[in-house]
Amino acid sequence: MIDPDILRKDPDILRAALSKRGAPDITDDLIAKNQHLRSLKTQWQAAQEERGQLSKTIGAFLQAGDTASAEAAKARVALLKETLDTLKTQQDQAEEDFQNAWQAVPNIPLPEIPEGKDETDNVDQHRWGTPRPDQTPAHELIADTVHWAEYAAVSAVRMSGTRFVMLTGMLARLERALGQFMLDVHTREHGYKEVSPPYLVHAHALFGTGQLPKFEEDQFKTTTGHYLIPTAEVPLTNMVADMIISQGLPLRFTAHTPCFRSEAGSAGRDTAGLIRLHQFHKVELVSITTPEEAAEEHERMTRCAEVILERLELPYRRVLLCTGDMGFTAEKTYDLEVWMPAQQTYREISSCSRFGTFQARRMNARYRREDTGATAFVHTLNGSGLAVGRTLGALLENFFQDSYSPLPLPKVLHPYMGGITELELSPSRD
RNA sequence: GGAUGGGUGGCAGAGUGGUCGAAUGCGCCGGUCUCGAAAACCGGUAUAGCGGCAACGUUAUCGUGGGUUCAAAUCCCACCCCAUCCGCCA
Repeated sequence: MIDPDILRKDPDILRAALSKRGAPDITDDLIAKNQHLRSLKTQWQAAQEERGQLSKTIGAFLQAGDTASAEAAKARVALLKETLDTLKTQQDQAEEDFQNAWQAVPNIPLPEIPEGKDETDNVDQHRWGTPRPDQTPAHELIADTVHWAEYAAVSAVRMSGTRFVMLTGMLARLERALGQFMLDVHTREHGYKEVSPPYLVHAHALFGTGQLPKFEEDQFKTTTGHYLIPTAEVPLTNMVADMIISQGLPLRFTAHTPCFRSEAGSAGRDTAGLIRLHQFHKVELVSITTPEEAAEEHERMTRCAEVILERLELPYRRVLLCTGDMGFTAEKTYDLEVWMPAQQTYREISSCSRFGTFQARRMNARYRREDTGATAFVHTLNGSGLAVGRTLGALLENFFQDSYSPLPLPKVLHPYMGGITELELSPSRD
């Protein structure tokens, strides 16, 4: 969430931000709710004060043995109590109203974010590699010709339902190789600390990163009340929740985890292949830094993800998301889109965002400034480096030769494949 | 799953009904001392509302919510979370 002070100091900034995002302008409503709350709070505190004073005199009267005065004061407090109860009820209601409204306010886009309605208004930053112009079979069809894949896919659906897949043999190994490769590059070359986090978290952790309460229906919840993490962003960022970091910023964390998403509302979209699943693997990057360093860290993090695509020889482009396509919690986002030859289009494979203090405020993550010694909210960032399943799909399509030739693998993966350099395709599917 | 203990300021940790926003220690900031540092000593060190240009003043906040009471960190109830032991288990 953003700083509520903005309502009193610069409501026009909020107004402009909502307008840029194409959201309804609820600024005046928020200001009214906030004023109402503060006014009630003041009244309640004044009544509290009065009661406190009276109570003290009662104690004094009783000690002095002046029972009559004590009783008189007691009667006055009894009267006050009704006022107090009413005010408290009103204040609680006002607090809830304001908080509910305030938590639903999206982050303020940075000034450089292009205004736009949807993904068609995103702005190309740069492209890398040469997209192959010929249309290949879709990656799920290529996968079918690799070792029992179809059999496995059918099994997965049978036991878990749609949007689940099972990889076997060389495909399973390739997925593992991709995850290991990404993790190794980020930990050895990019300075990220490897983390093996919990996959089940409490609600407040999801609140901290912004998935709750607004996106409850996108999450899987267990019978114990835990939530399955939709991304490692949740546990990695929450590592600094309720903390005051006194040194060592920036903190950089990476983890290779499964991610679970209910994909509510996406019925019928991307139903085939590895693009949109209830469960997928992802290597996540998270940085905790200062306001001064956040911009540079964002560029650095995005480069860390791009390096993976380049080493894997996968053509991609970087786009700057416009206000309409940017997530609720972000103030700036780059998407990396990989070339998918079967569809002859670029598809999202990584998303790298800055959040300013939006998440830090929600999870109370602070640091101590070296210059002033004061505490301030940290800035948080995260990015995918990369989505492993989608990378696997992109790799199959981009490296596909023809139905009768082995599919070569990018050189960097050879060591991770135990020296295997290509995948045998068996169109006959014995 | 069974049993017990516990959630207090940056941290540790006192505090079982009023004068407690809260002892003490540590950490941190400022100062004295010193050529400088350490030590020692002195002072400061949470968040929010309201008032004030400000210094500051004032009120509220001791896991969350409810209750008892003139008065709650302190008593009662519910919930959440944490820890330890036992059982079970990869």
